[in-house]
Amino acid sequence: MQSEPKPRWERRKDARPQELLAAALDLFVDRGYAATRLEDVARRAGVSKGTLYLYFENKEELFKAVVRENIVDVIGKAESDVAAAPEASCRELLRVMLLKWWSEVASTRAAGLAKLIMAEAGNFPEIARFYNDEVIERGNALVASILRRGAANGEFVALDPDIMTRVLTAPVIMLMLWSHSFFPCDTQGFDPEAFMDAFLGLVERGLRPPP
Amino acid sequence: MQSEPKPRWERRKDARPQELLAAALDLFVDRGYAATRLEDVARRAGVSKGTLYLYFENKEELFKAVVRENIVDVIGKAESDVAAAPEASCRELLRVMLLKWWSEVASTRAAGLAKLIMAEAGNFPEIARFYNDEVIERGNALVASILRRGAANGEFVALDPDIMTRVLTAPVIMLMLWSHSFFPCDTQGFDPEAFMDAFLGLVERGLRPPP
Amino acid sequence: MQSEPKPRWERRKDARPQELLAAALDLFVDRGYAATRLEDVARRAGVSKGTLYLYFENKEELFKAVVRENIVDVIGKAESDVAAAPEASCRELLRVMLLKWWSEVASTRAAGLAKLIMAEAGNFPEIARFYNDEVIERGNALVASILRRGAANGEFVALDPDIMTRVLTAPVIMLMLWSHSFFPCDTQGFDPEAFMDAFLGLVERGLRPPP
Amino acid sequence: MQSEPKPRWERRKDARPQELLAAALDLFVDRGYAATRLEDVARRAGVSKGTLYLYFENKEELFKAVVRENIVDVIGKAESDVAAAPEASCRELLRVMLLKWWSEVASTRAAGLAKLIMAEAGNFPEIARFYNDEVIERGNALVASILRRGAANGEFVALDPDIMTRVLTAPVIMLMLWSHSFFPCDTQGFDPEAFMDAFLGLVERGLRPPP
DNA sequence: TATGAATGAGTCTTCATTCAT
DNA sequence: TATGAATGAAGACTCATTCAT
Repeated sequence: MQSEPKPRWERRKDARPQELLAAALDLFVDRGYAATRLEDVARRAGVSKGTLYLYFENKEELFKAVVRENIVDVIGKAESDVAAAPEASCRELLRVMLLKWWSEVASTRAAGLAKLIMAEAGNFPEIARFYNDEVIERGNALVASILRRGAANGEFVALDPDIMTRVLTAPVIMLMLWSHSFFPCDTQGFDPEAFMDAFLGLVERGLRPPP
Repeated sequence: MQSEPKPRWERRKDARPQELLAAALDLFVDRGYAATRLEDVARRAGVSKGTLYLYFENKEELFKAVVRENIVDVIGKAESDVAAAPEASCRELLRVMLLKWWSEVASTRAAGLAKLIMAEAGNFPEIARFYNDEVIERGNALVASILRRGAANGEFVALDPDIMTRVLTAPVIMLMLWSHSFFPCDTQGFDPEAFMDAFLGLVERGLRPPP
Repeated sequence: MQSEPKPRWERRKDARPQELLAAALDLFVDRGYAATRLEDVARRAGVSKGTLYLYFENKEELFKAVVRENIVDVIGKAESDVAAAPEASCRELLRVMLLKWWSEVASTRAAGLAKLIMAEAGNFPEIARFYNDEVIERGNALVASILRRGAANGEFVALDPDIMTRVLTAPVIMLMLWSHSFFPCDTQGFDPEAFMDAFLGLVERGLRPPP
Repeated sequence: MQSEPKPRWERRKDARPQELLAAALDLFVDRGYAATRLEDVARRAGVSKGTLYLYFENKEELFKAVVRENIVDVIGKAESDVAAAPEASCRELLRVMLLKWWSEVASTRAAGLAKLIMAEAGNFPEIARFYNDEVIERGNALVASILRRGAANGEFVALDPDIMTRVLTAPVIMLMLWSHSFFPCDTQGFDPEAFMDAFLGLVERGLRPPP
């Protein structure tokens, strides 16, 4: 008469937030921030609308969590890596960091968030502020710190580190936009991997001081 | 003593469409398609919501008109120019066309439409179709036709014209995205004009057949 | 240099109201009161929306004018006829009146107004009031007066004239509805003329006192 | 001392559709299709505008549901009854069916839908199509099938069954119109029940073959 | 925790009416 | 007279968020 107690693995409560974040990333990237309906996010994660609100306060917090999960954490790890290796080669550090960014962000579904931010940040000031503070500023600061360290120890030519940061990051950002644009250029005759390779070569050569 | 009674509205038939298109361009570029409220467009043009509907059937048609006015017409002119000069230097034709695109589209407010399309075309299929047919296809066809003509008369090296079309247009499209992105890269340490100059030099040299 | 003065017959100002009333009748009957757009009425009459307002104060007055033109005037004529023939045969009077109603109202486009009133009078109280006062009350009063006169002079059996008025008018009203209903009954196997004939026969026999 | 806090809303999932359909029927019948505001329907059912959209996709679907609930289901039941009694007396079958139609549709609030359809079907083609397919065609087919069966087994005189279907249904339809018209004829001196009785007698005698 | 019913502010679109020309 | 540009109130529909269960 007694109903079977549900096996504990049937409902993976711990996995819920991850499932929701994954669903949210997909939809935010495909449709943009405003056009993504929370009900769709919930449905894609296999839960009800109300459940979503148990884990995330509102749409904005859900979006921030997606950004944290997919971008901010990568930056955090990179910050730790850089801080943990005060003696490492800056050239190598920079190369590894850009490659990591590529492999863990820019080449993944999360790259689509760049498109979203570019298009909609203006309409959602709090999101713009968050993204600027947590991604752009922190990312730029990290790159600039390596450039400064490299200039100080003679590994890099001495260029304005803030300007150079922009020069180094812009192509990768563009690559992120590219990979999610609806323009044919990203589907024909364009190989992001090759682009990335060429870019890394450029960085390597371009920052090396003359012998 | 009596103040002029301010007319509730003013008749400006001929100027209205242009004023509305200008207001719409501004708001579409700033906020995106979905987030632009027609009432705001009307107010910015100094008219009421209803007036807008006298000139444009609905939001979609307003947007199409904005694209026509600011982009399609430029392509149309370019098509005429090319057709009108069957004997012209293809190298010169290409240079002039890219410069015109830059000066009349990419360097203007209309550049922001690229961002909008990239972000929202997926949500508005009819707009995607329209933009693809009227801008992307026509623009690509025009560039490809010049490349073919130039290859035929020996002005250009013989490369796949469709691939080359993508290569030539992609940087300009990126420039359009760049100039309306919220990333600081477009406001600091980046000079679109210089970029454009460098790009034109590249095109000139890159397409010239070896002597 | 002087422009030709327009020939006076070119713009038939006097005909305008009639043209507008005809257009309005058509549209009111086809679409109903609320769904008829004044701009369509004006266009069908070949004038602009503003012009319509020169002749009719507003939509309601236009509708009233249509009813007056097509129904009230017929009733007015009938009232005069009855008043002008105080010695006439009531039987004949009644027959002629019903036939006139048939030929001048019920068999014409104006019959559609009955459908409109039935469906929409509840939404437009002023129109309901007007129609009731000008058509229903006056029409009923006229019929009842003949019945009373006929009962008084022995032409008709003595029945409650108000009840009999309903009995006599209801079938004709139904006929009006019928002829504008979308039900197939009016297009197949139903002949309004035959119905009318049968009905008149019934009236003739039904009201004749036993010998 | 403290008053019960009144809940902003009450959960009544199962009852909601019926409440909404009842409210919608009332308003559609009173005001017509176009003039009925969904917000009013919702308010009359004691819920908000948004709630209505949880149960019905849009105005058109709400209307179809009202028709299904109040008319189509009655026809469906009748179809089953006829199919379930292949040996039954057709005379009885017909009488019962017309009585049922009267008691379950024509004498109820739903009768007002006939008026609505007659007046507005022309403005809403999809609704016209639906009503024609689901009510008129099915209803006529059912009556005609009984007439055919009755003619085949000698219960009825052999008349064109499609024509006779119109003749039999028209009076009932008219009765439906009548009962919701604003004309005084339906409120004074007219007894629909008596009309129905008389009509059934007519049918009984009119279809009986001569002995 | 989980559900999903309920809410209501917000946006596009229509159209009767006004009025400068 | 005649025009048609301009207005603004009104209604269908969407969706982030709340909350009783």
